[in-house]
Amino acid sequence: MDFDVFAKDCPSRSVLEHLTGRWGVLTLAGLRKGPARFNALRRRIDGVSEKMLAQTLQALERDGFVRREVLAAMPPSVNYSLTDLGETTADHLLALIGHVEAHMPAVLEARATASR
Amino acid sequence: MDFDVFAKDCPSRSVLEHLTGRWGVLTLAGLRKGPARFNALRRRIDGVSEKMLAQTLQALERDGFVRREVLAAMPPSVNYSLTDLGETTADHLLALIGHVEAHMPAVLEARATASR
DNA sequence: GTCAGCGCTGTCAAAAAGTTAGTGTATGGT
DNA sequence: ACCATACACTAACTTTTTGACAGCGCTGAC
Repeated sequence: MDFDVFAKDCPSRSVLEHLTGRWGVLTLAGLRKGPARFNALRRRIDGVSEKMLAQTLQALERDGFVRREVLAAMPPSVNYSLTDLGETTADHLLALIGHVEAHMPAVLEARATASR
Repeated sequence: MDFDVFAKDCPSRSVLEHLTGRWGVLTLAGLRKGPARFNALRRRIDGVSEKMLAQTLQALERDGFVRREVLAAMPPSVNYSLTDLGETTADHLLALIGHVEAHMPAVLEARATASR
């Protein structure tokens, strides 16, 4: 079997979209810091709404990157963590994030000269 | 200076969004195969609309990842290529894409068991 | 008793993406 | 000569995605 994200109908395309969608990268990277409960994770990722975090987690869980564990207690408690696949994937994302953060000065300069 | 993509108002957040937005990854990765003209690039990235490709390229150009060269001829001709920063960034994205494509069988299996 | 916190799910409006049409020149085929 | 196509976009309009907010049933702190 042969997967190619450049092909519109390849299933790998939708997986890539879940990962690199608006909140996918930050969710995976946030979980790479360690397992967390829903609202704790939400506090790690500044600006995400409850709805979008729930939606993002569901997509990542379906694709096998995230594990969801419900502790049946009566202050409801749900724990999220990365699967093995999620961890290796998150490492790539963290490398990307590190690279971006490291080169921010160059980006800001490019933006400044672009406006002239 | 200290950049953090997890902070909502950090400029690195918007850069990350340009890179990992719906078409950012594929645009960078597509250009990593070599410079290309607008419509040639569009053919590499199956499914992108003209509007979104133009918009994506403009954002990536402003951030200093993509170089745009206009050859004043009368079938208009515009050439796009990666800057040095664009190349190193695209390498991270290609690594991610390779990782995803390599593990697609696992993802598809996760999706299959999720529906049960 | 009142309030905040838990992990979500709906609703509705705003923002983003996609679709379609048009620009002006200049080739290629018939 | 004529029509279609390619080129690199932009503008107008429609559809999809997002984000902001309310509510759920229950608990523990004050």
